[in-house]
Amino acid sequence: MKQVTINDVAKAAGVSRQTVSRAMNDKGEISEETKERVLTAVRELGYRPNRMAQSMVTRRTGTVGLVFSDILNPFFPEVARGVQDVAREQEYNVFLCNTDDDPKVETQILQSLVAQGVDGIIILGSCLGAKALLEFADTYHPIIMTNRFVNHININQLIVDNVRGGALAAEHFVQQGHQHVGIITNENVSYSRVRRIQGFCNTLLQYEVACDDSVIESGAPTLAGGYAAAKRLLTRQPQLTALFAYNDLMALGAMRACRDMNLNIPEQVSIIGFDDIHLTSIVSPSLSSIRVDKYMIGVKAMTRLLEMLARPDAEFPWQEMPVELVLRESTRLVNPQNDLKSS
Amino acid sequence: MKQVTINDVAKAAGVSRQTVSRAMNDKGEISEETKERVLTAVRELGYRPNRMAQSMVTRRTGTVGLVFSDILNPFFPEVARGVQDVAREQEYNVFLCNTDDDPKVETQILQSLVAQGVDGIIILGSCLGAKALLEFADTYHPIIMTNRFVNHININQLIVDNVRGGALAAEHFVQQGHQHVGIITNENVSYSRVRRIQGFCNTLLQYEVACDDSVIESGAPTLAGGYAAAKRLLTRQPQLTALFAYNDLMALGAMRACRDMNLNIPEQVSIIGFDDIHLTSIVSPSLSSIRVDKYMIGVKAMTRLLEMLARPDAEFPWQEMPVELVLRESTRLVNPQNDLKSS
DNA sequence: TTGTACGCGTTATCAA
DNA sequence: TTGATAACGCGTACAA
Repeated sequence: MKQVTINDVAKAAGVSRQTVSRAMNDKGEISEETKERVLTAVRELGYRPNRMAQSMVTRRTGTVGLVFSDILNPFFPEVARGVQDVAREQEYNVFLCNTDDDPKVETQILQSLVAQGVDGIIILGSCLGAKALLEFADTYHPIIMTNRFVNHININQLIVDNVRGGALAAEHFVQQGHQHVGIITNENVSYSRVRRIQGFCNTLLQYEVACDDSVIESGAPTLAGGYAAAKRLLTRQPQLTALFAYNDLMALGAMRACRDMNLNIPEQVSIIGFDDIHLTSIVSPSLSSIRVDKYMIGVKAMTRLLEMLARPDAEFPWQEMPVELVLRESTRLVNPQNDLKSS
Repeated sequence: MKQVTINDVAKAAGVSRQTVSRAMNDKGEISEETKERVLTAVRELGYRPNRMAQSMVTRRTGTVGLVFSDILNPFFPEVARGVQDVAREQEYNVFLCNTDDDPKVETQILQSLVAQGVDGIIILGSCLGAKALLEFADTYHPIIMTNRFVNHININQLIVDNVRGGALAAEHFVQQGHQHVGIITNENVSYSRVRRIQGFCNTLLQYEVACDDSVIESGAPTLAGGYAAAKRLLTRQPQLTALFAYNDLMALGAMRACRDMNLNIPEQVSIIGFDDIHLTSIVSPSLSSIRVDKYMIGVKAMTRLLEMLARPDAEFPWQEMPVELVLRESTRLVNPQNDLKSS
């Protein structure tokens, strides 16, 4: 039950602690012979250095914090998986924290992580204001943020190409001849909410399709939120034939709303989501969506965090994640309406 | 950017370090007067105790490890949410770790968590052998394990009523008049795999419905695994009219396999899954499943872990999680075949 | 190449 | 009520 310490190894190998430390950390000059003898003792005793003690002197804990709104949204586990896989390779452990999109909770979590001594923090879509984030960044380094542009030397950004995502969805709807298009979006006015709508609406307007507040409905970024928002929107604007959702969960909620309202997908209403979580291809009809490589977001975020840790004074450029439209059954591939109109 | 230490505070307040410690931790006798003086200095200097140094001597880190096979299986995020919510309340932070059902990885993760100094570990469905687990428990306390019965003073169990879950599924199939029933299960012969099949088969046999290895097919406990296993099984045993899956992901995979094989659900094949993850009610046809309160598993696990931490010498009984059959569209609610037979 | 001695920031022990 | 001193386990100058 007692922990094996470096002293036990030293005694067992008949050397001093220092020699053990050298053998383990592979630095400093040490003879192959003694090194091997030490490592054998290490294995036999099952010795693992005590991280707390190491942290004490190295000022590194080998831990990072991963902060996001809700682990129940499948988007985040996919990103988390990327973060964790990179972390494990470098023997880092990851704290996962839910903010529930509550600024107070997020603030508390960040404080808790700092107190915990994490070496770095990754925030996926913060819900804090720019001022709060800048203040935080003044006291902490390094920070990775996705889908948020906060200009600070201690923060490195990883931005999904939200504008293009919105544009791709709009272009498809236009090509399919939709004239009445609606948006189901996040009630929290986040960076990505703004960009996605911006890309979507601007493109629609280019093609002279209307896009104003009257065809936008907001809700929680969840199944239930999407369901309720879609129901409100489709009741208010029954002429809509296409919906662009803030994320896939909201899109799936919207699909259920359509079913409950006896609206066929895609015959009567086409739907495009965002994120392309696994669910999209499982449901029936399957959901068209804007794909982002979520695992890669995690990989890139954690990799960059490690780089920042390795070179604390270096400056790193922000990175962009490309998007791609994946068409499935929730959108029409051909459009008879369009044919009729053009004839 | 330099850290304020307890010594700075001591100097500023004109007292010893020990007095500062007493003032902060609210224990030991200390005069109101000096306490206030110290706390003022603390505020002025912005002093925050260094958790690593605290951990060094208190042997508590305020962290726990949560270990499971794969965060991409929605079952685990739901449990994790319960763990995290309880943890946050008590100012604990949680490490989440994926083992990918690989014993080597799990071993490495456990070692890593121990080295990290976590105060306790929760393992959801370990893939390690009993011997390895007992050995580990000899060196670590406290451990919570779900769906695994390893008798050790340092381990507390939380067991899902797998046998009853299997029995419920079998009873339903029998009531619906199914005579040819198959099983899609986990290729890893886990505790829950054995129990679920046991409950299922024993019940079938009671009603004189066949249940042997010929109607069991294994695969990875994932969508793809379920898909492949179902395809193999239904090809080999085309007479089957009902499938019981190890978990919902496998069941969903099986549903897709049926679709690809032009088998209607539930008319030609009924399917029951296990876990009742959110997905079950989103897909179409929706999936009948054995429900477990996943969030509550997390809550109970973390709560018990805290109890064990508070009373290290106390013995705690194992706990059982009830299950319940939730019928949806993937199973027939009435069975014409049965009516015909009984007439 | 190896060992000695000290410091990291905190709490615990005991004496004052 | 307070303060000096000793841990906690490890890394690292510096000396041998």
